[in-house]
Amino acid sequence: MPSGHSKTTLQALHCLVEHVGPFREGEHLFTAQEAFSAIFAVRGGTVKTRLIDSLGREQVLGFYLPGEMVGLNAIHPERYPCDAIALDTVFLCRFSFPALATLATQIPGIQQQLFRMLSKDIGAASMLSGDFTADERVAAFLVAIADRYAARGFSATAFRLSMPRADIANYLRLAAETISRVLRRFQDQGLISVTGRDVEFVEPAALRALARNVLHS
Amino acid sequence: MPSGHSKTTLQALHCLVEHVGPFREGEHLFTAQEAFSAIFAVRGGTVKTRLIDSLGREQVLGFYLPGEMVGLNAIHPERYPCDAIALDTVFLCRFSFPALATLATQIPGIQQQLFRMLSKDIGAASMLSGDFTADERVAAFLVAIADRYAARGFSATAFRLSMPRADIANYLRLAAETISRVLRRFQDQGLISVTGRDVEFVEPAALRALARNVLHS
DNA sequence: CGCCGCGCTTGACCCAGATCAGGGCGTAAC
DNA sequence: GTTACGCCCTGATCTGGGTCAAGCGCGGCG
Repeated sequence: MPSGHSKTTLQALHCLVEHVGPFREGEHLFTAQEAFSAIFAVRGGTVKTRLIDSLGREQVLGFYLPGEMVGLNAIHPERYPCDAIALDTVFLCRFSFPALATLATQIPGIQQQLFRMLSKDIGAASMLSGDFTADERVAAFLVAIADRYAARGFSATAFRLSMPRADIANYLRLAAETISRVLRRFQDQGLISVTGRDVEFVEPAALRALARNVLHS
Repeated sequence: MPSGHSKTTLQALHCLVEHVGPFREGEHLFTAQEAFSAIFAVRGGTVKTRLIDSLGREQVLGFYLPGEMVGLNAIHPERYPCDAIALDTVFLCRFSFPALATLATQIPGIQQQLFRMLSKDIGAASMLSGDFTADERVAAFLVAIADRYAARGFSATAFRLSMPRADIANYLRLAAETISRVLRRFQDQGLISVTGRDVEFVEPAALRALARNVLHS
């Protein structure tokens, strides 16, 4: 969690946090329908959340990078509404939710932080709900990933995607072939440079312009 | 708010609530970018929330029926991220959010209720993010509306849509013409009966089967 | 009453992106 | 080394739903 809290606050948090991991690629952190008990902060690696629908098709719901929280959407139904799966080697902090909620009643700063995180996720979920072109979606995806890495102190213009094309496609509700073609075209147009999963921004402003409408401008 | 709270809780809530309205069709309850100050419960009428993107196109984000809360997604950015507009004559309860948050630190039940409402909205927002066919979307929309009316004690099989086709279309990311055609086909197939804005379910089970995947099964 | 205007419907055509089919390449197993 | 299997790329074809262009019905108003 970011931003300044008092010493006592941090101590209280330290008591109810638990380091878990490592999880290996493909392992489940939690599974849909499981009883809700805790939320998790990613310390290292990347997590994807997904749902298997009644016909057995996968629906990727989101990706979580180091520093981000997983499991907030389980508060309401009191069960995890999705699977969470490690995309590479993952380390987590586990926060028991009952304990955290109790703490929140005592420390307004914690409550506020929880409210903010929840409210933020509502916005994130609605990002993909618009009717956008494939170009807009892919651009927005790249820009969002870059910004999230940048917020954690990594390069804002070069990074490695930790998920296969198929997962990106599924997340953006496009076909994997379309991801390939769009990335190819972006490269041909001199917007980015792609080598396998490594991406570098060449014309960040142009990418952002494409992404503007999606990122709930 | 539903469910049993103690008498003192209800009294405390009563102090910070304020009845507002009526708003006439087309009037704004709040506007995007406005500073966040309160959340609202719909007492009567229907509210739509929407966004105008940088090119001036409207994006409908949601509809709110009597008994539902509007404005929760403003907590994080501390500004309303959308416009809220009355679709007919609307009456509201206004809850000052700072006061409510303070109350939540004192009464765990309130905090929990807020957490639940926020978490629920995350789920609702992700409903439309899947790649679904027009039929699935329209069926899910009808079923969801019916269920929400039913939860408030109205008929679960017959209701009047309070929004024009264009708003439904925009919300479902379809063209208005497609809404027309799908409703027509559902009627021809004997699933529903439509007269203008009045809808009646003839084969509820079949509709639900169509909607199953969308309603985050 | 008749005119207007808006919301809804219907039909004809078009296009972005899905699907299908095939091929290349890097890594791991043997 | 060879094989095998993922993952990624590329081209050809198909299609669901968008777009365009008319009609239609109904309520409001002069």
